[in-house]
Amino acid sequence: MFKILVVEDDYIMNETICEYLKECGHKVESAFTGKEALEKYSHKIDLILLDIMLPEINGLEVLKIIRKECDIPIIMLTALNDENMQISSFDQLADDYITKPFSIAILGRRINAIMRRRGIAVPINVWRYDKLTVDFSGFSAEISGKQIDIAPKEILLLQYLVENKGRVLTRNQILDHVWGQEEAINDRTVDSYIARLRKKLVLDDIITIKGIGYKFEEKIE
Amino acid sequence: MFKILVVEDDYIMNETICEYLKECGHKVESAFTGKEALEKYSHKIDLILLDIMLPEINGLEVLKIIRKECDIPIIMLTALNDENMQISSFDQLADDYITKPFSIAILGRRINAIMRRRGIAVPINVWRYDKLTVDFSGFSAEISGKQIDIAPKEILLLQYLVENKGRVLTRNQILDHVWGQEEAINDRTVDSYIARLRKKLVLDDIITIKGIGYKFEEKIE
DNA sequence: TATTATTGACACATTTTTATGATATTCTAA
DNA sequence: TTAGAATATCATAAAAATGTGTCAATAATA
Repeated sequence: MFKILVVEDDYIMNETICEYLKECGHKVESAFTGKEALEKYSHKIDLILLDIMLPEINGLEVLKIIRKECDIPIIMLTALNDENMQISSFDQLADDYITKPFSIAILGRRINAIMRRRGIAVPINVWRYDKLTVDFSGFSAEISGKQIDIAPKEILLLQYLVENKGRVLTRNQILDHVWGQEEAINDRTVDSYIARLRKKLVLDDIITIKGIGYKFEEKIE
Repeated sequence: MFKILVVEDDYIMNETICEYLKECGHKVESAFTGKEALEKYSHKIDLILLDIMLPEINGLEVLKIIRKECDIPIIMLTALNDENMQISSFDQLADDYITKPFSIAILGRRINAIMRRRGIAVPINVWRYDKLTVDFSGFSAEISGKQIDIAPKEILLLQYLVENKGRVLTRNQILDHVWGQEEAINDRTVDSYIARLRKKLVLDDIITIKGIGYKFEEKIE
């Protein structure tokens, strides 16, 4: 269902959470330190469970760093003692926080609630994918560090697709979102832009669903 | 998904139910007394969960009053002790009743069941069934984790069947819904598509009702 | 102003889907 | 049990949808 990064230094705890999430049908990735979290974090991840007390870099720092890049859903895990920490300060950055010890079932519900609240479409500013890096807010893209030419409309289209990964978007949805409702644009124009994206980005991850529309689907693991 | 009015005087109970329903994607409205229920009830509500023991006007009265007006789906919540009450009397008026204490998950199933019985389709995005997983929003399907080829129309047809599981759909209903009213398509085309679904998905759960149409019926639990 | 980039549209090639009809099979009612 | 009707199945021609390269118009930029 979702791909979840579990950041928790206690081995048993980490294991337990991961097991449960797998049972729920999610894919999981473990990290035991803040540093590891930042390494393993990527836009393939849909949601992060982030402990506050971590070795090297603490959870609060990790939260701030990731938030600069994008708005991925993050749930903080706090021990009761941590409550002294300025919870209010990261409150605005995190989507939710759960106080340990917590019931494992609660976790599942909170995750679902948050993803739903987010409407599943996850806003992204900087997107890394294989050799590709796209800065949606800066309207720039590079492949293996080399800047490439890409037009604004192309970037907007890519962003819309990526933010709705896995979901098929009809040409009308795309036109409404990227071009705006008032414009009367030809359906087929979308096709042209899709072709340009595929060519420029060497992407075969934009899937065509004939008669319906297009979707972005992650192919690399 | 649906708009549900929760009528229950116990605050904690009311809250719990509402939270759960929200997580399921429904919109909820709370009422704590019979009077409040009648005030908040409107034709925008899709379904009512109605406790029997209520202050001011009891649930049974509320039920009767609402039934005079319309035939909205209503599920009664009864405590074990209430069973002495003439359940049979409101049996015909209510769609279902659930005895407290009940598992919160059961509630969701009952709701879906009733809405389905009433002919209201229950939207589904991702559908897991035995080894089969179908992503209706992504127009993709897999068996035991392996992606399989499936055409858009096939997915649409499957979705229609699954969202109306247990209910027989005529070929005309299917044509209207999947192909669209304006198209003049041969009846028999539906048969072909059904055959393909059965073959591709190794499904023997699509039942033929001779002379009428088809239905999807769950065989596994 | 000259030059370049972006944009939307179109035409033609290509691919996939899809509807259909012929035939085999199953069901049902008498 | 059997005739008659309804459905299952499959191959395939035809239709529909998309991929792709180019172009003229417009916008942006130097």
